[in-house]
Amino acid sequence: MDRLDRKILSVLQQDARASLQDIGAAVGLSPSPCWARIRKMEEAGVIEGYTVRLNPLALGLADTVLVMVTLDSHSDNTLEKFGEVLASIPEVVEAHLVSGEYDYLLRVVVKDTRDYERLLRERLYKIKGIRHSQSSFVLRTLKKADLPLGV
Amino acid sequence: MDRLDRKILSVLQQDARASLQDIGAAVGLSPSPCWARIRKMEEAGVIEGYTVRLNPLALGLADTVLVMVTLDSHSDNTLEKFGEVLASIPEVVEAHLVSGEYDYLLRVVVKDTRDYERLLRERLYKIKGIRHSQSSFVLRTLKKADLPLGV
DNA sequence: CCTGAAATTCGGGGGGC
DNA sequence: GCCCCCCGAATTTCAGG
Repeated sequence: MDRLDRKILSVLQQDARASLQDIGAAVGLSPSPCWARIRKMEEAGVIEGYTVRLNPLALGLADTVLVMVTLDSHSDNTLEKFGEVLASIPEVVEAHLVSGEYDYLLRVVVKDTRDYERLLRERLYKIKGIRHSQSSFVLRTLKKADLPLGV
Repeated sequence: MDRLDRKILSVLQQDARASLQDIGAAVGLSPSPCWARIRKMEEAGVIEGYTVRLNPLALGLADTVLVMVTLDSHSDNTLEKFGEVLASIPEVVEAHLVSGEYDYLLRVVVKDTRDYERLLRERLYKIKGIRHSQSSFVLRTLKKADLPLGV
């Protein structure tokens, strides 16, 4: 992991479909060593995979909600059960155990507020062990950047 | 945007490097129409681009912090200025204007807690107009899923 | 709108420097 | 460890159904 590797990753973050020639030109190498470096980073687990950046709005997913959750009990059992339920809800795209005033932060993506109300009522409120939850709608996204690689 | 399109997107979300043959096999089409559909979705802005999934830990980025920010004034000027400053801080990878008890939620990625302390002291606390901020460290990520496409 | 084949470009892997 | 070249495979185009 030297400067060139980070530079390659930086290019791939912006466009994972860039050809090895383009990447080589951007970092100052020929395609072959670029390919070798990328492969090594894939094997090392630095690169976990390749994905597509989708526009949620264009897909009819207009609302993103951040849900802060506090649990009643912090037993291993409760935590595990909670994780399993979250895994089964496709609209929950992220779930983090966090420090601070509440226990979890979820990111939920839905079609509209009615959709969210239904999810809340039929899925989240049914989960045993939730002491409190607070929903916060994303009104506008000011920034959505790649990981800081320092290149 | 029919069911086949969503199925193609679902495959691409999991692996954007899948060949058109593989995609075709997964959705029940030959490579050509898959390519045509993908191209159309790129032009329609449904597909915004392709990127790489990186392992932050393997890159020495061990800590993710969620920062909840409340501003003093809600004038257009303050909001715009705040957005500009955030744009200039690489460690701030996401910034959302949100509804609820606070105004903004930032996602900050740093090397370690010392790095975060420095960022807080040298950059965030220097921003005029912040009334209050509260940091919440991500202790564990339970789920990180693709957008729900319903296929 | 899909199939199938043709041309072109690119990924993937050697040997020499 | 990088550059250059080769081969197989992929993308992309375009006929026809």
